[in-house]
Amino acid sequence: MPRQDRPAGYDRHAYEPFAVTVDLAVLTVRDGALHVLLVERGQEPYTGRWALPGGFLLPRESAETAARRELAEETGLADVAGLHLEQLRTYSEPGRDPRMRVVSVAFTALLPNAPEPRGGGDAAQARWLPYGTQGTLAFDHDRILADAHDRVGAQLEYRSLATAFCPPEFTLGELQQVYETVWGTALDRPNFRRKVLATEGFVEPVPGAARLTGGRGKPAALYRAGTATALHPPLLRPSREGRPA
Amino acid sequence: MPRQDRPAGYDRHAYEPFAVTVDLAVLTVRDGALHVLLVERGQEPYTGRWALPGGFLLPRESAETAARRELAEETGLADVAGLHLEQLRTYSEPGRDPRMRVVSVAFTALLPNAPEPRGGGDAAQARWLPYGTQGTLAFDHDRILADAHDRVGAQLEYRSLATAFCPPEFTLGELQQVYETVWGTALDRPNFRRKVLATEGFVEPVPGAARLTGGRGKPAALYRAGTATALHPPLLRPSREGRPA
DNA sequence: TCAAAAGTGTTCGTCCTACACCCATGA
DNA sequence: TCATGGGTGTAGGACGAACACTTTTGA
Repeated sequence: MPRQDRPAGYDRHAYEPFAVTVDLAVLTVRDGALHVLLVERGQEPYTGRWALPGGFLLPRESAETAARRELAEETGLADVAGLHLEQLRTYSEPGRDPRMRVVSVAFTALLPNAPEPRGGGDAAQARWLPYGTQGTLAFDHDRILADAHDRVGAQLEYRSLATAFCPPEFTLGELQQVYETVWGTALDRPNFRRKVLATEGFVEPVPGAARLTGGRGKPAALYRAGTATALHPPLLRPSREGRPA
Repeated sequence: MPRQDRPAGYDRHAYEPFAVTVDLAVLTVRDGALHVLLVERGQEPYTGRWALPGGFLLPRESAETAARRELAEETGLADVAGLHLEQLRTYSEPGRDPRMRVVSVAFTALLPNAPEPRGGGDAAQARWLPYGTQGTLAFDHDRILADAHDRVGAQLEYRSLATAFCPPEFTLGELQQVYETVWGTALDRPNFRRKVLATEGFVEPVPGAARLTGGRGKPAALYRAGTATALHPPLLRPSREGRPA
């Protein structure tokens, strides 16, 4: 908050020229692999490098609004059903942009379906890249992306985030694949199923509906995301002795 | 990140006059009650109202640096041993400040000992108030404070945050009081003790040391904060509804 | 009839809760 | 010797990991 109680110092402090931007770590699960939505820079600095989509706040919009707008402008992903947008943290180190002072509010955005991006707006092109194959990103976006991955992995344990990676109706196998993909570990199917169903408000069955997955095997029952946002009890990831990621 | 790839639009977007501030939700446990550090505003708007300490970013400092500086300037709490500072989230809604566009990076700060604040700097006065008795704060600080409380309560479950409320050497009874105070629930002492000691890296014993607490009773063994930042297994809070504690 | 994927059952150990009990100290 | 707070022990139930087994589909 502004310290109005700054008798003489007020003007000295208040109007330093800060540029405020948003950056988005947009993640989806596609073909059993985690993918990130990246845009190719067409301008200096970092020309030709991959970067997270994002851009400047307009005078009368919040960071959340700016994030949705930039996502639509730069990648064509507008009004995606089930887009889950959440603040990650704000990056404000001086020098993170070589040209000027930029404070950036970073978001994680989770999507089902991975629609192909349009690469429009300010970005030269936009593409889904498998997480880990993106090389070195522009600015401090490597760190932002890593922070986003850590956060999402941790939040799968105690929040009903995983459904944001799934279409409106999904099978428990698909939900399990989200966990296995983000965590990079295999889970026991019978136990996963029981835990999910025992967690109130996580998923709710779609009566009578079933879908064939993978072409073979028994059709799987379909579920919708429930109303709960927190998971009780949490769905803890398998213990790698003593210490987690 | 700035979209430099904004051929004509760059100047239109980049230099909107955003003021960037930090706000701090500084919490401590004192006499078995959670307290918040607040400053009284001496200027319009919200003159005389309590507000979270905070202020503008200087041109060459990060939000984290600004947070420490403002804490020292406005409350005299400089270089407090064991200060735990962590980003909460960023508040950017237009209109959250009646005079101009202000984007604020909010932090939670946890302290042991509750040293008396000096009320200097820009603030008319600074005081610890018991959480819940602070009335309506200036700006959107009510919401920031509520978000901070929620976050801290949740993080006590799976992070070793609680030690940040304790002095360098503390008893398990003091640590338990932190949990009970923040969560507002009583915990079973024998079980609490076993869980804490079973969680690797949470606390480590100070050999031979003991301290009398409350004037009576058996002197309690002393512990130091361990090296772990995450808690495995987590120390889940008792039953919200339906789930046995 | 086989492979593949969904779904159920069961065992067995671990952890957790609740509560009883002992210890050390000041008054 | 009592009140107070620290600390240990333990029985019983809940939970979870591991894995055997059944079901339903396409080829």
